[in-house]
Amino acid sequence: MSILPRLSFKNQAFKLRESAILDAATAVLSQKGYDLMTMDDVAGAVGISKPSLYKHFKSKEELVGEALIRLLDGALDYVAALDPSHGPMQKLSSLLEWALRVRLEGGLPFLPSTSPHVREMLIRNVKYMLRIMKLNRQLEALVKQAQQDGLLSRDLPTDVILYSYYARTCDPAVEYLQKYSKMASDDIVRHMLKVTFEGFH
Amino acid sequence: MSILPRLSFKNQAFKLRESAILDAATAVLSQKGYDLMTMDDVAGAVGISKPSLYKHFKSKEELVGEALIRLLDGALDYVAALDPSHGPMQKLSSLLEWALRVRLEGGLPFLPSTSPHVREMLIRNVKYMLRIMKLNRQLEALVKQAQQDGLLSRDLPTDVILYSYYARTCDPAVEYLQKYSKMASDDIVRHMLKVTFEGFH
DNA sequence: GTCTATAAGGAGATAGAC
DNA sequence: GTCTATCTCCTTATAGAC
Repeated sequence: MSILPRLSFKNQAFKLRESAILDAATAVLSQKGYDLMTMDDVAGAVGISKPSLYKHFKSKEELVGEALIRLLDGALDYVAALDPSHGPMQKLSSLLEWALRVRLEGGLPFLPSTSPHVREMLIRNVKYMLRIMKLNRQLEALVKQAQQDGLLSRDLPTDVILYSYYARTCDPAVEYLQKYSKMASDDIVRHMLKVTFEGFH
Repeated sequence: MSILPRLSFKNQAFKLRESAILDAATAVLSQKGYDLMTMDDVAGAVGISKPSLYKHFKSKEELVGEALIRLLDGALDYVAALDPSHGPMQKLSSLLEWALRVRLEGGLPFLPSTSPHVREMLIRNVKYMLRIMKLNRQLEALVKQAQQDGLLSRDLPTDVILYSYYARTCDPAVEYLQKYSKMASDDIVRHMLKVTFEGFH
């Protein structure tokens, strides 16, 4: 497409490195969380120096924001690719399963942090907020539809179900089952889905 | 009791100040989390200087450990005071309600952090671990009994129920409902209990 | 025991050579 | 664009006067 293939090449290499940086940031972030993740960690994991890192992302906040945006894009893509013939419950269950598997494979949880600093930082991030709001609209619609169909409790406010649904994507029980019970990923996912929708009964 | 009332007085004042420090640490901790809480924050909240703070607690880790130990002692006292005529389900529900109310009133959640640093610090803390293990034994017994009685699902491993129960005590949905839905504390507690035991259906 | 002042070290961000 | 070396600020923790 471009008249300048050399530039295109450079651009491709640049994008590749950027992607590698985001992979590294994602891995470090999922292990240590925002506050304990250092830019040295990320640079070291990619195998570049810190100033090179800053050529790609002008601050720690921007780097983390981009990593989370990529995660949300994955979720939005997943939702868009869901079988339209499925009902709202199947879709909600399917997305939660996807989010849990992403985490179990070393990725990030949605709602990555309850830390006020991180939350405030993300609220200031327009690109991030656009995606969050888009995802939220779609999920809210699914929950409301499921409630109308009588598949989800109509006694519970939609907000309660929606926020609790988000909370399940970052439920610490997942890590505990993985770490202390040595449970296989498939079993963790299965049990978490059951607990989410059916509770303990 | 003491032959030296003056010493006893001093001791009482010392204990009082210690308690005030723990109150302040609890408040800051619940707002900012461990990593972002500074000793200056705590000293400022109590109205003393940082070196005075260090006369009471020799490190940040010890201070936070003691705050969490006090929380666990509260939980253990609560469990010990539960009506013995109640069944395991009532006891589990009652304790979860207590934990949620503590949080809603500005206290700390159990499982205060999934941060590896904090977790490791607490695992090294013998006093803390003794209480955690005691509480865990009692809760595990309640869950197992409820499962035997057919009140909790026997399809779910005990671990899944137990870890998910812990997770509900620090469920971020609570903060979201408080912050964004402006929901009253009583309603939050009621809905969270329902979601925990009955799921979304 | 309480304070003022400060040491020691970590981490985000950058200057400037190549 | 990449690196080495450095700046600057913040935070834990303490020395030493009162």
